[in-house]
Amino acid sequence: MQTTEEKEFLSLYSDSKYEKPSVTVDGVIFRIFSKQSNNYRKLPQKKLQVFLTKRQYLPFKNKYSVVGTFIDLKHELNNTMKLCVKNKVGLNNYHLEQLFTFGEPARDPRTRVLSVGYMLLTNSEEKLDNGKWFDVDLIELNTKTTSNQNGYTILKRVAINLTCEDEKLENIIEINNTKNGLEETKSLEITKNELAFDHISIIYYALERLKNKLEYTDIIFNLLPKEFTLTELKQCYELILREHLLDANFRRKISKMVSPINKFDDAKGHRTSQLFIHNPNWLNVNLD
Amino acid sequence: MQTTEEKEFLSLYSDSKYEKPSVTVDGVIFRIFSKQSNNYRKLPQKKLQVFLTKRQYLPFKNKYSVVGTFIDLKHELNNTMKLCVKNKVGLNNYHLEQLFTFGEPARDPRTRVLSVGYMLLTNSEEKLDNGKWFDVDLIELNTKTTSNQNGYTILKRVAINLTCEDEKLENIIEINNTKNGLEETKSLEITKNELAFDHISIIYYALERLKNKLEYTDIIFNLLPKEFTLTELKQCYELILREHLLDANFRRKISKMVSPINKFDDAKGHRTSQLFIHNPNWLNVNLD
DNA sequence: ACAAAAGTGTTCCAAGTACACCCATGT
DNA sequence: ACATGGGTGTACTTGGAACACTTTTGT
Repeated sequence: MQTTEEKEFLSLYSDSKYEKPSVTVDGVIFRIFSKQSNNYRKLPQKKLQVFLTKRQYLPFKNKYSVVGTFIDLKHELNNTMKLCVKNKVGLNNYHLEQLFTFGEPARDPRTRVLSVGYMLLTNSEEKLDNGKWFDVDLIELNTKTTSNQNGYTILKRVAINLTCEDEKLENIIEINNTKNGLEETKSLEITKNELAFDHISIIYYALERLKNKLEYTDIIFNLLPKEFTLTELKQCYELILREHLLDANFRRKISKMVSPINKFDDAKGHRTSQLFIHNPNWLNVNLD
Repeated sequence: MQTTEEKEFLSLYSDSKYEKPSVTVDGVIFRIFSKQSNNYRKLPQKKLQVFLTKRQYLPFKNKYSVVGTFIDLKHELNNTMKLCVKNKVGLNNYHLEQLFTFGEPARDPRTRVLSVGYMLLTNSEEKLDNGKWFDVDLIELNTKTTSNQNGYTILKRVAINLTCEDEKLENIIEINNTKNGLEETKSLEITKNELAFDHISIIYYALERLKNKLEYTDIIFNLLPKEFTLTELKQCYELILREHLLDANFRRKISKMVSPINKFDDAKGHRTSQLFIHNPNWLNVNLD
C-alpha cells in the first residue's frame, strides 16, 4: 500500500526534534464488598470499594494512588492497562473501559505527564497484591446554583472519603459547571487531597461514569457474582446511584435483564430468596 | 507543600530514560449547512458537514485529514486543540469536547503516536482556511446479528462518504460488537480508507457521540444560528439521528428547551413560521 | 387552486411512581 | 411473636407513538 516515496520518507524519518510528553495509563478498580452483619436477621451490608496502591518512590512517596504505569511504545493502550493490573496487582477478570485523558501541565511535578484514565470493574474475590481496598463514600457537601437568563452556574462541593481498616483518606473536590449561552465549561478543582497526583479526580470521574452507565447498560453485573438475589442487585444499584429505590418498581424494571434459576439462598431469619443470573441478551429480546 | 526530600528529588529528576510516545490532538469539526433549493416553495436542504484539511507532507501526503497538531509540553490539551484550530483554520466560536484517546501502535507509520480525539461543533459561517467542508453521509450497509445464550455478536458495515463540490471520499468501516457473558468487546476496522491515518474512525466516533448526546443534552444548539424555526431544529435532529421524526411529537418534546421570540421568518410559498431561541435554563426549570 | 410548510388536538400504549399488602423463616 | 427480608398487585401519572386535521402563504 505504501508508495516508494513514502517508504523512503519513513526510512529517513526522525522524530527526535519534537519534545514529547510522558504518558501513563491509570486504572480505577472498583468492586462491591459484603460486610457481614452481627444481627442474624440482617443481610450483609455492601460497600463500593476502590483498590489503591501505596507509592514507594517520589514524588508522592507513601501516598496512595490508583494502579498505573508509564506506557511503552509497543503495546496498545488497553493492553498496557491490562498488563499493568496483571503484573502489579494480579487481577485477571474485570471489565475495562477508557474514561478520559487528563492533560493538566501541572498534574505531575516531575515533567509533563498525560494520564489516560481507565475504569475497571471486578467481582473477583482473589487477594490482590501491593495495595488495599478502600471503602468509597461520596458525600455531596453543598451545591450552589445561580441562574440568569443566559444560563446558570452550579457549584458543587463533594467529599470523597476512602476508608480501610486502619486508614482514612479524606478528599474534597469542587466541581464548577457553568453555562453561559452555549458556552459550557466544567472544571474540577481539588481542595483537599490525600492521594497522589490528581488521582482523586480520576476516581470522581469514574464514579460519575459508572453511575451514568447504570441507566442504559448492564455494566453493573461486572460487580456482582454470577448468581445473586434481586435484593443484592438492588443494593448495588442503590450504592452507585446513591439513592433509595422502591422494591416493586425495581423488580419490574430489571426483570428483562435477569433470569431466575432454580436455586435459593440459605437465608436466616427470613424467607429464602430466589437466585438470578444475568441475561446478556436482554438488549436483543425485541429483535427476532 | 513540598518536602525538602521532594524538592531534592525533583531537582535531580531526569526523565530521559523512558521512551516516550508522540501525542497529537485531532479535532472533528462539524457544522450544518443549508443548501438553497431552486423550488421557490421548498426549504433549503440541510447537510451535516465536516471540515478536512489536505496534508502537505508525508505520510499520507495529499490525503485529507481532520485538523490536528502535535502537542507541546506547555499547554493544557484542550488549549492545544483551541490554539490549533485558531491558527490553522481560523475558527473561533465552537463547542469543544474530548472524545477518546486512540492508541493503536500502528496508527501512524512514522512512530508511536497517540491521538486525543476531539469533537468541535460550530454554527459559524466564517470562511475557514486550509481546508474544505465535506458533506457527511453515513450509510449502514448491513448488520449481522448472531446470538446464543451467552451473548451476541453484532457486525455492522458502515460507509461514510465525504463529498464536496469536486471530490468524493468513500470510506468503509466494520464495527464488531461482541458480548460473551460479561466480556464485551467493541472493535473497529477500516476496510476502505480514503483519509489519512485512522481519521475516519475518529469521525465515526464523533458521529456516534453527537447522536448519543442529542438525547440528554442541548448540544445541538451549537450547530444552529441564534434564531431558528422549529422545522430547522427538527431537520438538524433528523440529520444527526438519521431517522424521520413526527412533527407534533417533536414540538412537544423540545418545547421546554426553546423560547419563542416575536419574530417570523419571511417564508415564500407557505405560511411564515415563528422564530425561537435556545433556552439555556431548561434543565433547571424543575428547580426553584 | 394548490403545493409546501406551520401548527394543533386526540387516542393509545408503555413505563415510571407511590403505596398497600401478604408470605416465609429462625430464634 | 416478631423482626427482617421476599415478593405481588393496583391506581395514578407521565411521556412517547401514530395519526388526523386545520391554517397560512406566494405564485
